Amino acid sequence: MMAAASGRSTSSSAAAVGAQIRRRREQRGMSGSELARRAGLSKATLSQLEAGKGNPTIETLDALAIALRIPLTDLLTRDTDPGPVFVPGTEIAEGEVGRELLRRISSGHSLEIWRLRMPAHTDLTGVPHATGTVEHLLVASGRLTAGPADAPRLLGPGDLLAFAGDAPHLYRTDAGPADVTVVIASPIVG
Amino acid sequence: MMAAASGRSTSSSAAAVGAQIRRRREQRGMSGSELARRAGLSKATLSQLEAGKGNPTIETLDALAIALRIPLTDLLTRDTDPGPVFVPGTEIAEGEVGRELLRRISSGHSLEIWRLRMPAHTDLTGVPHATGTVEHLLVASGRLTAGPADAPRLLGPGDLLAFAGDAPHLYRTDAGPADVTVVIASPIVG
DNA sequence: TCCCGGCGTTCGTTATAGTGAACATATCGT
DNA sequence: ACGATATGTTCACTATAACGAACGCCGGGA
Repeated sequence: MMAAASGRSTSSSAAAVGAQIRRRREQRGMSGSELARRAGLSKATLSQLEAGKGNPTIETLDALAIALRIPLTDLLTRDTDPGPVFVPGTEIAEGEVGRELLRRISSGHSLEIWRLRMPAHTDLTGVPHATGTVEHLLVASGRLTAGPADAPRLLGPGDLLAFAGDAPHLYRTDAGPADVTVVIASPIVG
Repeated sequence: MMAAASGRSTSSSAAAVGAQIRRRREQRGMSGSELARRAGLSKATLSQLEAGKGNPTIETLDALAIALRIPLTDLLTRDTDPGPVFVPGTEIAEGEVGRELLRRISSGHSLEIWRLRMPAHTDLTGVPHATGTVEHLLVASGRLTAGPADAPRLLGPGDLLAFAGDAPHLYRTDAGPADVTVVIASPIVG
């Protein structure tokens, strides 16, 4: 399928996957032999994979993921290292609406973390986002009605609501204020 | 590696992957022949995979994901509900540690939303995640020291801290309890 | 009507992922 | 010091993933 000088082929993802396997294994203080044994693979296979040479099948990856007790997709994650980022909390005046974008990541796909603070008796409309976007509300304190415009829901402290962000949606407080964490995740556009 | 009556083997994940490929392909109104062409695979291979018989290598899956313009992991995940999801807040006993996974999605990013509640004078250690994983803390209430083990930081209400989740990290409360939203985002191999 | 161009499937064959054995080290307990 | 048992690597071999070529099927012209 692919050119190779000799022995195993080397694909771009293979190297990343190999590194990931080794990382996770060493994190658990597990030896390669032991992992191979637990996964029902040969030491040789694991050695090749961790060396970045190879092209494992999903069966093999699945066996490894199970042996490592992690979801299969965790073996397919790749490196991008940001340093620590600190965003201090802000004070807002009584009765003000606070709509702050605290953090945005765009490594391929987009992830946004907002803090939304609403005083009592406030009505906000959410801008529809890209198709496939999922919006998550986690109520830090207070009480509000929120969600898709056609099916909103009353939320209290600790409640989490996830809904499609590509439809019109609303946030509304009644008697008291509310403090909400909003996480917006957008997949790639097809 | 695995018993098979004849022809291709059939693993549990293979069936799901096959279904996922077919679904994504049909979503785009693409014919099997065309997808095979774009991905640089033979029609035969694709046919086998979509039939749930088979055990593709990551190279093959990668080629398909690229041709379909979706992240590789989307082929390995069963459909995540786009419909509204509601997770009610929970009560925990005074002095208890609450560590709840509220939501996990795997479209584009692997994204996890946790709620972490800690009583006073508590010390927790975070399990290192995949390389490149970014962990976000948003303090709903209280005060705690958290972050990478070698550079923790004192956080108060409304503060947000983002740091690499692939290194050991800690959460520690002193005088009072804390309620924290934790968002864990992992990039994906593409 | 009969082609012709697509489609998806099923064959035999070929390339290669995974295996098991042998190997070189390293780390024990006696 | 010495075997005994761990580790990770390299090899030839085997099992099988992917291939190319055939097949039957369907819809659109001529």
